[in-house]
Amino acid sequence: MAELFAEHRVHSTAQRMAVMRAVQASPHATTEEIYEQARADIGAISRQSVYDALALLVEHRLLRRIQPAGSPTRYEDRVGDNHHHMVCRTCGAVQDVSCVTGRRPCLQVNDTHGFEIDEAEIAFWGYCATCADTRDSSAPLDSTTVQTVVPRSEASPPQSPSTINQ
Amino acid sequence: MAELFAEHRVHSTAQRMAVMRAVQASPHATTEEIYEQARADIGAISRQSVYDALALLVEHRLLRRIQPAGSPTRYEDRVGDNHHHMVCRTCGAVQDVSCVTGRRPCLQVNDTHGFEIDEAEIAFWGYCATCADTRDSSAPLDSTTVQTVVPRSEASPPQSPSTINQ
DNA sequence: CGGTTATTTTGAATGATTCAAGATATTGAA
DNA sequence: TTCAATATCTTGAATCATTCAAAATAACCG
Repeated sequence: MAELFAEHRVHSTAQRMAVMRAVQASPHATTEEIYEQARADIGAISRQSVYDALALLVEHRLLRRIQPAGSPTRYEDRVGDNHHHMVCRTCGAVQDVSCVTGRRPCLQVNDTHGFEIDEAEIAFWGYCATCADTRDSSAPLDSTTVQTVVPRSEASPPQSPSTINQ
Repeated sequence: MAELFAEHRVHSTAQRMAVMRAVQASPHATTEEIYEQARADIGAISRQSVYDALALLVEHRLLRRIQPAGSPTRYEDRVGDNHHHMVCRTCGAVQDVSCVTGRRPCLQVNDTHGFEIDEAEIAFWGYCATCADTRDSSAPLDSTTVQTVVPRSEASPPQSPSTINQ
């Protein structure tokens, strides 16, 4: 792991390594979970050091930050590939989606209004297998539910599409 | 507006109407901004009533909730169409993206792992025109930056795609 | 009108995160 | 090595957005 840190120009300290190990051990872990795991690992570490280490590791591309709506920040060590996430509305579980089909076209924005876009973030919302089972299907959607509808007609053709990496 | 409320089975009260007007007047407003605007509108309203009203209006599909990572919750009254958002990393400005090209294919998930997906949320990240201008292009990416990479090869063909509405 | 339900207000509490300042540790000259 | 400069870590308080709980007010219905 020391080499990995060196490659990314990050000083390897006991705390940072413990944080890194914690994320590797449990992908999509929350800051709190990482804090607890790191503490169990090396005996003692402050919460602030965990926040500092996570911010640093994200900045240096060793970790990726995930911020699902209504859930505390999570982290994962899958940084080199392209994948998105499914989030369970009930239990908050996060599951990787290896990739979506039809790559590029879906991430061409027709009109950016001057925005310089560098990232497209996709989150899928629904219910994980476990929660779907125990769910009362007649229950109203909870208040965090936001619905996206199917457009009646195809979108107007692109004028000056800004293609971004997906 | 009373009719609109009635259609959606929501009792129209002075507070709820003020909240609704506030969101209509400034799309993507934060709870705090809505609170202030509603208060300026009808003289007095509690913060809790704003939270209650917003939750109710979202639940009854009169408003849509937007929760950009690292920003307080925002609301908009565009609920019937299909659009996504661009968020400025610097100032947090949110801009509508009318639609992305190549509709459906990009939201077919190859393997849902048992998830029942009902929504796909897309957020574009970057810098708005104003912030892009004043930005030091040599500055390191701030710590909230998460990068998505371009995959080397095409994704593997779908096995049992779960198509969701986009 | 009177009782029941719905809504709003008030104030405290919570959870996640950040700020600020001091204490340790690490590094690179001299 | 020894010291100073820098980097990192710890501690504890502060902040922000949000939620909880309970009392007060308003609306509705027989």
